[in-house]
Amino acid sequence: MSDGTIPSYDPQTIEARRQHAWHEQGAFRTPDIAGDRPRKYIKPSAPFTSGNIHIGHVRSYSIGDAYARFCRARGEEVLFAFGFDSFGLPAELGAIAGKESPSAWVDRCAQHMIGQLRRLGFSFDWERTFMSSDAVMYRWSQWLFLTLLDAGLVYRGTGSVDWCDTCQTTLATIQVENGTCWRCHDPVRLIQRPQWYLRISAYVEENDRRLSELAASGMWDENALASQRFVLGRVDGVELDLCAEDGATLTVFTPHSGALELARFVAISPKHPEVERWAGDAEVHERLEELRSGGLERSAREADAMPLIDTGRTLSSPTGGDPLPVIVSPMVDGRFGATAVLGIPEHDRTDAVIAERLLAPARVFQTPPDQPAPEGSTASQTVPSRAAVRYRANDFTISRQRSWGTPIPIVYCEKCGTAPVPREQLPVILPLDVKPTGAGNPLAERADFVETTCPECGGSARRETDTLDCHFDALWLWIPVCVPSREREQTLEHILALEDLRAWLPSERVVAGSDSGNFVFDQRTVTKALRDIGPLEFLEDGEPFAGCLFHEMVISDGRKMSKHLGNVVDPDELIERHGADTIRLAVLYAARPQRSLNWSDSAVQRCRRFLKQLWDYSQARFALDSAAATESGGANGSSAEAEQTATEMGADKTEHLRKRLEQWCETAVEKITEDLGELEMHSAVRNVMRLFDRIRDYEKRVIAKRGSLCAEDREALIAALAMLARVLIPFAPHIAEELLIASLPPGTSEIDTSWPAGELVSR
RNA sequence: GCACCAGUACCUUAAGCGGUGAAAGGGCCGGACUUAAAAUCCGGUGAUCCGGGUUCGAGCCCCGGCUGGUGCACCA
Repeated sequence: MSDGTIPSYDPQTIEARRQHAWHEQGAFRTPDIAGDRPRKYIKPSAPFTSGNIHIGHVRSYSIGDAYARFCRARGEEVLFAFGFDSFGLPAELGAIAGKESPSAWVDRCAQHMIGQLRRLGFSFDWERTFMSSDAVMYRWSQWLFLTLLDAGLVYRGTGSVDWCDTCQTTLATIQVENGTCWRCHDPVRLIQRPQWYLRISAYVEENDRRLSELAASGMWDENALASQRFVLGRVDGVELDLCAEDGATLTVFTPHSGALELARFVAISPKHPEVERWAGDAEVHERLEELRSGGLERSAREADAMPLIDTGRTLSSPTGGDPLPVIVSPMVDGRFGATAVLGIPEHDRTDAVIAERLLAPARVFQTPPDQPAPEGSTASQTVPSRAAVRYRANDFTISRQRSWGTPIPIVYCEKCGTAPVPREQLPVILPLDVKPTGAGNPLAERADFVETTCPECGGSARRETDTLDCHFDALWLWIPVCVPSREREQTLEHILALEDLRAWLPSERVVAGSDSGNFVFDQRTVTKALRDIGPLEFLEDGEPFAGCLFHEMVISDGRKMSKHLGNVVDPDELIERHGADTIRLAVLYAARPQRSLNWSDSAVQRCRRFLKQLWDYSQARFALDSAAATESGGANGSSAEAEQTATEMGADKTEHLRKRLEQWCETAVEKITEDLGELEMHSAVRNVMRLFDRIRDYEKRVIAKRGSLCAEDREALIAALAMLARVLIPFAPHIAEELLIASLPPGTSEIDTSWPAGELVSR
C-alpha cells in the first residue's frame, strides 16, 4: 500500500476472497494419516436437515471451528467434519408440507445449509460430509443392527406406541397434542405392538464406571458429565430379600436405607422378570395384562392417576413391623428401572400419594409420619440389607412405523420365522419415490419393497416395514468421517479394518449442544458393545470421545427462540449486515460456552467495532511502515532525516516501552493459548481484544514520550499487530488472514499462520 | 412436583484459589466533525435480588427465601 490509500473494512469482499482462497488451496482437507504429528478428531454435532442454519448452529460450530483452527495452527493434524442426520420425522413432515419426496427435501435442505456454513467460513472438510439417508451410509445402520442382533443387544419385544384410529398410523410423541392426533385431532390411544429394542442396560454399569475416569481426565466439562450422570440415572441404596407368607422371597430396593422401618408397601414394576409370580391370581393377572396391553393413558402419568394393582399379597416388613402389601405399578420404572422397591411415604412424595390412594389409611399410617417409629421396629431389624445400585437408563425402542428411515434388514418367512438379511445382501434399499402422507406407513403398501424371498429357505417372505429411528443412525454417525472419501463405498469389513479408524479414534473432543446428552450416552454404550464384539476392539475403554464440551443454547430476551414469540435471530441477515467474522466473534464473545447466550445486539456492535477499529488501525500502521521503508531507501527524504535524528536521539528512551509491549504480547498469547486449550472461547476473545488495547496504549505512550515512533518502535508495533492477527485467526479467520497479508513486507507473499509462541520476532 | 443453572448499572456481559476504590461494551447526556443525519472520535453517567451465617475480609463459600430459565414425569 505504498500509494497511501487505506482500504476500508469491507467484510463481504474480504470474506469472499478468503473463502475462495481456502477452497483453492483445499486448506481444510483432512491430512493423510501417514504423518506422525499429533492427531485430533474434533467432532461437531450432526445437524438435522432442517433447512436452515440457526444461530445455535453458528454458536456450536464457531466454538468447534475456533478449536480446530487453533489445533491446526499448533501443528496438529485435524479431522473436522460431520455427516447430516437426514432421516427421521422432521424431514418426513417437511416433505409432506412441501409436497415433495423426503429425499428431494433433505437434499435441498442440506445443499442450502452447506452454503450457509461455507459462507460462515467454517473449516470443515467438505469432502467427508455425508448424508445418513444415502444408501451407502445407511447400510452402516443395517450392519450395526445385525451385529447387535447377533450379540443379543437388539431384540424384539412388545411395547406401546401412540396410535390414531382415524389416520391408521402410529404417531411419534411430538405428534400427539394434548392426547389428540396432530392431524385430525381425534383422540389417540396407546396400542401394543411388537417393536425392536436396543439393550443399553447391558452396559449401564460400565458406562457408570467409565464416567468417573472421564471426569478424572479433565477433558469433559461439567455440563457434559452432569448430562451423562443424568441419563444414567444412578440411584444408590440398599436391597433386601423379603419373605412372603408362602416362603417365596423378593429382592426389593430402596434409596432410603435409613428409613426401612417406615416402609408401608412394596411396588413391583410390570417389567420385573418375576412379576408374574406376584400377580398370580386370575383376577390380578387379568388386570396386569390390561395394564400392559392398554399402556398408560397420557393423562395417567402422574402419581395421583398412575395405575396401581393390588396383588392382595404381602411381604414381611424388613424391621419386623406389619406385613407390607405388594402392588404392581409402572411408577417404579421411571425412577428405578424394572425392579421392586419399598414404598416409604415419609421420604417420597410419590410413595405418599400412592399409599394414600391405594391402601386403607388405617393400615398404612399406624405410625403418624412425625412420630418416632414404635419401639422395637428400629431395634430389631430382621432382614439384613446390602448396598445396591439401580439405574433409570433403560432399553428403548428403535423401530418406527415410518417410511423415511433406514429399512430394518429383517424378513418374515412363514416357514423360517424372523430371518435377518445376510450382510452381503446389504443394503436393503429404501424406495426413494415413496410419498408419505402422514396416514399409515406407505412403505408397507409397496409390494415391490415388501415382497421378497427368505434368505434361509428361498420361499416367499415379506420384509419388515418398520424403519429405524434416526436415533439409531446417530449411534454410528461419528465414525464415517474418519474414512477417506475414496474408501467410502468399500465393504464395511474393509472400512472397519482401515488404519484410519485407529488413527482418528477416539475423537479428541466432541463439541455439541447440551441437549445431546442422550446421543452421546448411547454412542458411548454402543462403542463398548462394538469393542466387545470386535470392530472397535482398539478402543479399550469403549469410549468414543476422549473429551467433550456441551455448550448451552442461544436464547433471546431470556427465553428460547421461537417463531411464536417472534424473537428468532436470522444468521443470514446478520451475515449480510455485519459479515461472518463479526457474527462468529459475537457468539463467542457474548458468553462462555457453558452458559446460555442471551442474544443482544450490543455484543454484535462491540465486535463489529472492534474488527473495524483493528482493521483501520492496522492498515494505517502497515501503510505507514511500508511508506517509511521505501522512503528510507532514498538518500535524502526529509522525513527519513527526521527519523534518523529520532533514532539517534531516542531509541533507548523508549526501549522500556518496547520491552513492556513484548511482555504484554507474551502474556496475552499465553492466556489465549490456555483459554483455547480449555475451549474458554469467550475469555480468549476478551484477551485478544485486550491485547489490541495494549498495543494502542503502547503507541500512545511512545508518542507521549518522544512525539514520534523511531524505526525500532515501529517495527515492534508492526510485529505486535501481526501477532495479534495470528491469534485472531481461530475466531475471525477472514479478517485475520487479510491483515496478516497486509502486514507482509513488500516482496513477501507467504503468510505465517502458525500459532505464535509469544515472543515478538521482527520480520 | 422434582432436578439443574442463573440473578452484578437502563440493557448485555467481566471479575484464575474469598483480597485495593467491582471492569467493559451498548444505551443515555454533553462535546468534536457535518448543511443535517448516519458513521467515527473524546468526555460524563451509574450496579452485586432479599434475609441470615462462616471470615480480619464475601459478587464469589454455606443455609433459607424470591424471581427467571432449562430439563424430567416411564421418553427417545
